[in-house]
Amino acid sequence: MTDLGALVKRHRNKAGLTQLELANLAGVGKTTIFDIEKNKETVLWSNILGVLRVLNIKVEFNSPLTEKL
Amino acid sequence: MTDLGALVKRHRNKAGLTQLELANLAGVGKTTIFDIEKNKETVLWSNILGVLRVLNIKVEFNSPLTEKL
DNA sequence: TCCAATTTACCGCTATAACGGTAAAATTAT
DNA sequence: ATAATTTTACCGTTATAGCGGTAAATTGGA
Repeated sequence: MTDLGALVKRHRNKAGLTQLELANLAGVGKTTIFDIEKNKETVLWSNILGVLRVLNIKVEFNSPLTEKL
Repeated sequence: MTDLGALVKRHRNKAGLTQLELANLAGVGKTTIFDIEKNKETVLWSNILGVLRVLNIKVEFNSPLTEKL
């Protein structure tokens, strides 16, 4: 998986949002945005999902087993 | 994104693991596996990553912006 | 059917993530 | 260069996720 922190930061900048603005839109604290962009993994999945939703980023899971469907 | 809970369960079964065994392999508690398979989003990202690593599942993030790279 | 294994559910306790406040770096604009 | 904005960092408090123990449901096999 590619660097999620950088991905979020790039999308946030493209959208012209500050960390604080994104935090408010996603319904999380500013610290959480900072942590996500710094690739801290001790973050709630729900908070990541909230951020990805605002930035219109989709998540996909893949494996050898997944292919056969 | 497709139902992560079902995905984990399917992979776990294919690997012949019980929830408890997967929990131990992933270094999380049994409750966490249960929660993930029940699609509870109040789970730590680090714990999800641990489980996905054991099951050899990759994560991918996509967006309109991602395409252009 | 009956038994064993597994899953689901609930419970305290503990550990720690989330949060907002603050302030110091760093970045950007004027 | 300096002012304004933004990011980084740290902190104390609060909320809650994680955990193992236990027990009840559920599943699967003999």
